[in-house]
Amino acid sequence: MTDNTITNTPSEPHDHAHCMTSALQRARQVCQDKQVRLTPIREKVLQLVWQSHRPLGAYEILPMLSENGKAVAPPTVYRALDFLVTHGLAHRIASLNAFVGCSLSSAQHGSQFLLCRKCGVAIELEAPAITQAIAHNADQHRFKIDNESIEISGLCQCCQH
Amino acid sequence: MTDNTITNTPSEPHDHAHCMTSALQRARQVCQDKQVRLTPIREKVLQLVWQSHRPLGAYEILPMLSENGKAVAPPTVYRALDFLVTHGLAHRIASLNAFVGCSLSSAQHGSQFLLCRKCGVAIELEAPAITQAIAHNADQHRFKIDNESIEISGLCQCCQH
DNA sequence: TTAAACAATGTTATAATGTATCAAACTTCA
DNA sequence: TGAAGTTTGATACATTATAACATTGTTTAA
Repeated sequence: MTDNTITNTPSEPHDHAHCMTSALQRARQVCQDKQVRLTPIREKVLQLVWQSHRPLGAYEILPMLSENGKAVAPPTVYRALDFLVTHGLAHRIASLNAFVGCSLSSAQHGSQFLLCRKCGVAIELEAPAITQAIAHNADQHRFKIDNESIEISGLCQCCQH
Repeated sequence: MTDNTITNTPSEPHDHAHCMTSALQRARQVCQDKQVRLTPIREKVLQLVWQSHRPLGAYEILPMLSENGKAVAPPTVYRALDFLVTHGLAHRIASLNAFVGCSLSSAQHGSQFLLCRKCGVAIELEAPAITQAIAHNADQHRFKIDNESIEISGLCQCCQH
């Protein structure tokens, strides 16, 4: 694995193959720790959502899963995606009906994304200041947070010109 | 209009009929200012998404629109909803595939919601601190924000017991 | 080591959500 | 009026997601 081509104009150039393989290793570790199984299908789906910086729809992933021309049915993909999301290895981007690999190592965290409407890149944030501001507002309403989802659409640096 | 029954356990009791009628009046004003038409269908849909504090799916609204038993087709609802969202009179809650009336008077603003997973209530926030924290993070990535969408799911005050 | 229990996947069918397209009706304005 | 633009009606279809049950694979414990 030496291909470090940047296919989806991520906001900052980097060795994508490397960050993907390390994400896979992390995923294996997480699953081992949690005593859950990263089966071949689940690992393949994780690779696919990681390969692209752009969130992928379930029906985009579907044909990529069919080896030797044999088709795969929707529930197969959705089950794998559910697994990955449940265990914090991927995120669902509701505004796009799509999924993207989670790039953060911190165990449990909300979902904070900058989404470029031109190139499609999804930039995951890890911003305690945002989380805190939200927590503070929720407190004022005596609201108990389960899950936060922040989806900011706009233009990434590359696409502003 | 004297019915102030609270149907969907909003986080804080209030005269809902009153806040709805004032929202309708505001909507009429906004449309007048913008030189766009708040047609009967659009107004009816706005009423419906306002009537409930709970976001409504397009297909829930659909049958409510059919007067005298005559059915209404999906595009009719979606077009009305698009209109309302475009002009800041309603919001789409992507994580629920649903729509809710906008309760804020400030002209243009992002979408910030606390969503109770038990009773379904949607509490709209107007929190500059959140917006600022996001803007700051976006700046760091040289990302130009078009639109912010914050959907926090959890339990409202009423549903925590 | 085997069979019982559980977990994961295959398969088929269908539900739920959303849009394209073109025709008809309604509004506006010269 | 009548022509242009906007809104709605109507039909068909595309996209996204899940239910239900059969089959296969894995683990566990007798």
